[in-house]
Amino acid sequence: MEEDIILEYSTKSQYAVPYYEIPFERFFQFGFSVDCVVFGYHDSRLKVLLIRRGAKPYEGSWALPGDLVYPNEDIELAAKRILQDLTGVSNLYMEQTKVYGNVNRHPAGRVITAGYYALVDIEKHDPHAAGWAEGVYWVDINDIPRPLAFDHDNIFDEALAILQHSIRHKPVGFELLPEKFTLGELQKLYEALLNQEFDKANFRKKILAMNLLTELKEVQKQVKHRPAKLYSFDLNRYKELNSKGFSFEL
Amino acid sequence: MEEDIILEYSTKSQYAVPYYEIPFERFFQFGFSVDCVVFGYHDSRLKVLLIRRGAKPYEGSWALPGDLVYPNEDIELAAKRILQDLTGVSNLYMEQTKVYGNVNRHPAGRVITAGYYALVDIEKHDPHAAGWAEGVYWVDINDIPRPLAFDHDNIFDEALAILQHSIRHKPVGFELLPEKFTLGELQKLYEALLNQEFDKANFRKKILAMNLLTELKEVQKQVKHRPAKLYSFDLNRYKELNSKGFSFEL
DNA sequence: CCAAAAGTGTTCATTCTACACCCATGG
DNA sequence: CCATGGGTGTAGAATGAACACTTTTGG
Repeated sequence: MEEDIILEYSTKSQYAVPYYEIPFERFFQFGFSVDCVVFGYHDSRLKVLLIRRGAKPYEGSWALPGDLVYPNEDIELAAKRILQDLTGVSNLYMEQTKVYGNVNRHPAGRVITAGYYALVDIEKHDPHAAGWAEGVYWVDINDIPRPLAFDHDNIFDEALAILQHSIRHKPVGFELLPEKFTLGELQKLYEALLNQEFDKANFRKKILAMNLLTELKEVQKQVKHRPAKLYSFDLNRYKELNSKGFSFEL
Repeated sequence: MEEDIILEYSTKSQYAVPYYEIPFERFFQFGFSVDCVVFGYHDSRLKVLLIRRGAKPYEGSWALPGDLVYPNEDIELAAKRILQDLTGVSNLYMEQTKVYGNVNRHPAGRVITAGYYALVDIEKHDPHAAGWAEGVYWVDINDIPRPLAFDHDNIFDEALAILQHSIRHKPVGFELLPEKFTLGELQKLYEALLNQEFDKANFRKKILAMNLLTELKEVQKQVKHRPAKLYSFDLNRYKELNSKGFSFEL
């Protein structure tokens, strides 16, 4: 092992005490929560799940769904739990965004929160979850009732930015669509998420050239124009290509 | 505001109790820490700062520098404090990677940690920090003494992957170089970070075409070949271009 | 003179962009 | 027949890859 340069470790700051000499109770005072930005897509519109809070603090405010993590619960599982409770679906596409840890972000105490974003096919999930007092709503992302509770405006904005980046670099868009979709639907999804128009011919060529879509022997029914072919996303093929250095772009 | 679909919020899981009815103490039991993956670049090699632990747990093991966050300390500031203590430099380029929150990742209790990666110009920072018992070492990233303490192998691997992604999509490479650098040095940096060779002519054309570098009226001295022009990165220009939709690639 | 790295130009292939055009369906 | 969106081809521009060549320095 190379060790060209050796420094000494210092703790010059006001807090300069090695933690193992500090009483346990002084540090183990944090609460930890998870906040989920659940995106869905319907009718050429990107939506997000918001709840209306029925309890203090921020009672009556709009907020992202979230919950405190239990001391014996992995945070990944806490996020899955919240999503399952909200949507009834357990295997959503889900990814961490960032951690938010300002001292005063939560009035009840020191609560650090991890943001997650998740993608749902709105058609597919069961809207009949029940049990908690307050309702959950799909809200158009251009119509968020700001300000949201806590620092949720910020958490939402960053999640959206991360989604917009991911959608160009990873094949996550398909998570928002039904199993079977047309290229036109896919294009509209991209246009809605990125606020940008694409040339139909070029969009098709690009997406088909990646070889990630399976052309089904099926077409649209009962449309008053030429029926479009249906495609499905081939996740296994993506994994295979990806391991060989392929990377999804646009 | 659109509210097409209304769900009920439920908490079906084993934990199904709204948190505001639960005793404060049950939730506020977490410790929170920050672990830093500090990258430096020297002699065409990418290095990372590791410490050797002088206290339990994992006494004697190699680890990433990190520390518990104080209950009255913002996590961003905790990361800055650690970096300042380690390197003597306060305004390093720094970014969050992920949160690690498995129940058993820390033997002393439930500690959740936020990963940060930081970039340092090795030449510039003061290596005479002092105060703590143990040494800090620059270690070649191909020569990490695994396993590291805790889940630090994992934290490091993910930070490296994130750096390798960032370097292609954001102008962060310059943070690892001195203020003034040659295009050859820049190319070697990219080659070291990405394990990939670039064609000299094409690399130059691409990077210069972005218009982010200021050509200085200065050249290398005392080299036994044709002296190269020195350049500096123009951050303001980048911000300006970026706000107009430009995006750094490769 | 030589070695070593800086720095530039050209060619050819690939990909991107814009746009025109035809096709299948319901009404 | 029309309107609507599906589906394809092509020309020209822009970009990228490969490679050859010239330049400037120290020794």
